[in-house]
Amino acid sequence: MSGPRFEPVRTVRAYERIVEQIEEAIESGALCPGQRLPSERDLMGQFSVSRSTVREALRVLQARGLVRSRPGDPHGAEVQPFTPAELRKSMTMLARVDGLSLGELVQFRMVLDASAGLLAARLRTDEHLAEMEAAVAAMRAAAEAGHDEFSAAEVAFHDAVARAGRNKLVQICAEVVRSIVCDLAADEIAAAPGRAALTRRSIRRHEEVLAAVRAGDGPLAARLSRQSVYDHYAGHVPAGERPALRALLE
Amino acid sequence: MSGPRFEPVRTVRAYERIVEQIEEAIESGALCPGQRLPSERDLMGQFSVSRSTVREALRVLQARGLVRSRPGDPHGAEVQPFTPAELRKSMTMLARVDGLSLGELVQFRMVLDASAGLLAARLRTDEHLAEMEAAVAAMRAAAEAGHDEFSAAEVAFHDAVARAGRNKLVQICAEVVRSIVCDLAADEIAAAPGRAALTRRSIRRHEEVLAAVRAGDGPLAARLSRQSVYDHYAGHVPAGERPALRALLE
DNA sequence: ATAGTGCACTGGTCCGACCAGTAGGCTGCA
DNA sequence: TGCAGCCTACTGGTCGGACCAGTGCACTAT
Repeated sequence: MSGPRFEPVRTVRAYERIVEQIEEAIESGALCPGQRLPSERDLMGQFSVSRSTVREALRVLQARGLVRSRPGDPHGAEVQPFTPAELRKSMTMLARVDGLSLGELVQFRMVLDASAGLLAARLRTDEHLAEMEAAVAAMRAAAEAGHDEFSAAEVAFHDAVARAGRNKLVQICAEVVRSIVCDLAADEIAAAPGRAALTRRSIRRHEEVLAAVRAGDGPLAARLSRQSVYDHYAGHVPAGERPALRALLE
Repeated sequence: MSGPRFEPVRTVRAYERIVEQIEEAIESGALCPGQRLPSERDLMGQFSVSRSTVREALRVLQARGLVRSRPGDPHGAEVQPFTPAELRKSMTMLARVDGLSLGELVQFRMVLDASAGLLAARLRTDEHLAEMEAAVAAMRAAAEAGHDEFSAAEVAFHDAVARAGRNKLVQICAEVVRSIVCDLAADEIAAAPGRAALTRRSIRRHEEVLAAVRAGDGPLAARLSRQSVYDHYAGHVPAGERPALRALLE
C-alpha cells in the first residue's frame, strides 16, 4: 500500500522567494556591495508581485544588513558590504534574552583574546607590530586623559592583535563581544576607584603582551592576554562567577 | 554667532519604532516566548499606523527570529524562544560573502572546542560525564553503520562537552561553526578513503578527551580537543593554511 | 559657465479590498 | 446526551491604487 514517498510541503510566501533570490545573488557575488537594486516599482514588475510584497522582502534584506534604502534615492536600494552588525545584534539579543551574565561574556573574551594573541605571535608581520606599538603608545599618552581616549587606544591594540592573528572569525567575534562587554560595564569601570592604578597596570599588561607577540611566544601571549582581560573585569564580575573565569588561567 | 549646539537628526521610520517597541518588550521579558502578539489589525490601531507598516515591522521581527506568524491563526503572531538560527545565518553569510576559508573555520572550531574541553574538565558534573559516555558509546556502536549516525553521535559528544563547560556563548558558537563546517566538508569527508581508520582514530581521540575531562585535567582536554579537530579536518584544508592550524597545537 | 529652478522619480505611508486558511462555536443527527 | 460535520468570524498574505516628502538631474535663465 505504500505508494511513492511524499514529502511534507511548506507553503513559502512570495516575499520569501524574493528574499531568497536577492540573497543568493548577493552571496554568489552577482550583486556586489555598492551596486544598486532596481527601484521597488521595477522589482514589482520583475517578480510579478505587488509593491507591498517587494517592500516586505526589502525589509527583511535590510534587517539582515544586506541592503539599505533611502527615501528619494533615484537609484534604488544599495547593496551593503558585509558588516558584523547583524552578528552583533544576534549576540546582543542572546545576551539579553538568554540572560547571559557578564561572567560568561568576559570568559568568552578571555578565550578569544587569548587565541588572537596566540595566533598573532606566530603570524604577525612587522607592520602589525608597528600598529600594536602605536596603540600602546597611544594608551600611554591617553593615560592621563579621559577614559574614552584610553579605551579607544586599547580597542585599537586588541584590534591590531586580532588582525595579526589572521582569523576573521576570531577577529569579528572578539570585536562584537568586546563592544557588548563595554556597553555592559563601561560606566562601572569608568567610575571605579583607583582608576589610575588600574590604568597603569593595564598598560604594563599590554606591553607584556606586545613583547610576547614580538618574541613569537604564542602560549605566553595567550596567557598574558587572558590575564589582562581577567584583571580588567574580574572586579566587576559577581564573586560566584569568578572561579569559572580563573579556570581559564590554568 | 555660535548659537545653541544642534544635533543632526535621523529620520526614523514608523515601522522601525514599532520594531523597537516590540523588541524592547521581548528583551525585557514583558513578552515571553509562547505569548501572542495582537493581530495585525489590532496592532495598527494600537500603533496608529496602517497595516502595511505593521506588517513591515513584523517582517523585520520575523527575520530576526523573534516572532513567527502563521496564516489563519486567530491568535496573532507568536513570540519565539531565542534560537541561534540568526547567529548561524549571520556567520554563514560572513563565511560566504567574506570568503571565509575552511581553514579559518576549522581554526575557530579548534579554539572553541578546546575552550569547551578546558572548562568542562573543571566544571563537569557526573550527569555531564554520563552524557559524554553515552555519546562515545553511540559513536562506537555507529562506527560500522553509516556516516550520518556516527557524526550525529559525535555532535552529541561535543554538545555534551560544551554544555558541561557552562558557557552558553562558547556552546552556541561551537554549535554554529560546527554546522557550517559540516555543511562545507561533509561530502568530502564521507567520501574520503580510509574512512574506517579515521573513524577508529576519531573514537580513540574522543575517549581520550573524555578521560581528560573526567580526570579534571583541563589543559590536556583542551589539547586533545584541538588535536581531534585538527586530525579530522586537516586533510581537507589546503596545505597552505595548515601551518596556521598547527600554530594552535603548541 | 554657472546659479537656480522645476521635474521625474524614489521610498515611506496610508487605504480598501480580496483570498485562502484556521479555530471554535453551532447545528443536526444518532 | 454525545459527536460529527458545517459555518462563520477572524487571521495573515497579497494586491492595487493613492498621496507625500525627499532626492538628483536636466534644463533654464542669468
